[in-house]
Amino acid sequence: MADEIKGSELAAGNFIYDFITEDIAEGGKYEGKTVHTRFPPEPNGYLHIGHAKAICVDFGMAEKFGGICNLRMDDTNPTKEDVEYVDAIKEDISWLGFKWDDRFYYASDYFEQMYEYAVELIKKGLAYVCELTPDEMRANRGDLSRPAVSPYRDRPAEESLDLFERMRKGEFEDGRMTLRAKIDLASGNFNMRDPVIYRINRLHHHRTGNKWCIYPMYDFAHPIEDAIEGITHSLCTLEFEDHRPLYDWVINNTSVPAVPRQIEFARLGINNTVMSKRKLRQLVEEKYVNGWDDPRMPTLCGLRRRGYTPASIRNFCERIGVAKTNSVVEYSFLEHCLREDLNINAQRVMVVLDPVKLVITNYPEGQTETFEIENNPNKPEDGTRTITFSRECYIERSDFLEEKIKGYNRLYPGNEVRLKSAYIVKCTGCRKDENGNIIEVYAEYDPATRGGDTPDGRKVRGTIHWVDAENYVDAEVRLYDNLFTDPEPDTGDKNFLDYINPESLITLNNCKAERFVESADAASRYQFMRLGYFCADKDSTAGHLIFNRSVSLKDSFNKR
RNA sequence: UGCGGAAUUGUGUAACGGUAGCACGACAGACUCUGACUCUGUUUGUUGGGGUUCGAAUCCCUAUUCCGCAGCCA
Repeated sequence: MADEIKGSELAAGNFIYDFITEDIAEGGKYEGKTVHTRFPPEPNGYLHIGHAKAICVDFGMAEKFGGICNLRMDDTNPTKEDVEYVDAIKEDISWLGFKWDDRFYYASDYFEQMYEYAVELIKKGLAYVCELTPDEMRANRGDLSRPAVSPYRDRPAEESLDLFERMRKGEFEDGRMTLRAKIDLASGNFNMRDPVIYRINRLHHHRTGNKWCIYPMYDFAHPIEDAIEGITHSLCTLEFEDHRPLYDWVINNTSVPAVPRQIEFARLGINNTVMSKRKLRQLVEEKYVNGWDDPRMPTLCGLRRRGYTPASIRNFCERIGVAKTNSVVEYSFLEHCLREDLNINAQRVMVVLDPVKLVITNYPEGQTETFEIENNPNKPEDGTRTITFSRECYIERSDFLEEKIKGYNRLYPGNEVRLKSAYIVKCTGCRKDENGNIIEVYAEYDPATRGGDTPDGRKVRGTIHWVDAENYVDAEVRLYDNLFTDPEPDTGDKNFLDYINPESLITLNNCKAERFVESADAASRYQFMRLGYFCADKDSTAGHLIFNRSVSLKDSFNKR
């Protein structure tokens, strides 16, 4: 049933799907071509969940049409770029499960061709070398009602050709001059006011080294990159809508070998977090979090460490849809997608986070017995495991109350609960220390209820998890919450740092886990029964187990 | 003030002139050896105003609100 619903959602298109369908139907430019897209990150930072949406759109759209998608590093500005990011980006995309096969490219591989296309523009009288300084150019850009000005606009092509060649040779210092496309200084679209397409910048490039001292601008480079690779549909986010006329201008005024079509869609917003590279970097550098892969970060490496699965993220991206409306998706929807996956696939275990000892006073001292418990009720093929039970066990402090409150059906004097898979026990009281803290809870078990069954058919409302006090392993458990207390910490005049959630990480050091989790590896996903889904942290070792709570279980009793 | 976009329930997204649907959330109930899962049900929506039409979320006019753009960033 769930599959049917999902299937129909997947079959549903979106406006991009419709555009591509129309393009194919019309023939012409796209006649006989396979749909070919690309994902073009700039290698200057780590990918986040917003990129995951773009990746799913780029790779997913190609897939839907039986086409292909390239992975391309858009490395036209060496300022912030680094190989460190190239590897991280590839790892994240692979992790999500997308394959670019042998189609991995760098924009910098096309620098020579781009240079030639620039020369072509100059020869056609469509580009010129401009000697305005950055300050002058800003001053001459005009405004909403006044056009821009450049005194170099009518420079003869031969002169520009000569200067451009000398720019490349390194005869001029950084910023001394630029190559500009000659389009329309009066355009209402500032991108068309003779945009700079080459700048001089003596920077070491992570791939081309010091070979170049001039670098093409995005607006000039991107359409050429797309055309060279035979991209049919260049999908990008909304802020490039204003750039499309320039994209098309470059395609139409150079002899590039293809005519790709740029289509824009809304970027992903999620509440209670921030998504901009700058802000994420700030969180890391100013130590608000412990690195790019801190489990509270919306980065893909952070989500991965948190315990998110590729399937859950892809499903999320598929289900939020693609449109042109700026939107903010609720974080709880991402969590829903994770629970949906883990509910089916995670093994159930018992772990007590905040332990208090429960003593079964009528159970023989020194006696131990075993129970078979299924690893995952949703997956019988995952088998069973053996757990031990003895006179003392740990239970959750919150599972005992000295006096019943309304709706509470766990342990309180006189009440019966089921110790999951073991016995029905009846609470008889507790013992406190001199400060009034409860240090032991007492109960008597009903030997007739072995395995947790009630042969007499009586109903026991509460079932609680427990861990044998004679047979357990200690663990550290990290609980995570929203990084920000405000749903939209970075809108308007707000400073997102003012809304950091001081309780976004809670570390519990005294957790008692059944020994089954000792063997947890990075790929293991568990449901700690009644608590949530957890995974072993990358720093977890056999001697010091560390678990991250990926997401809690829904709780209709303790509504927060 | 110029240019380019967008407005459908709390959130996201469909409906392409013909019953406003789906998912998440919320609420209520059933079930339950996880207060989970699952199942059932309920609530809430076409930005405003005109017009065309037998019929408008959809077409036209108009108003309003929101988003993006004046880097030698991408």
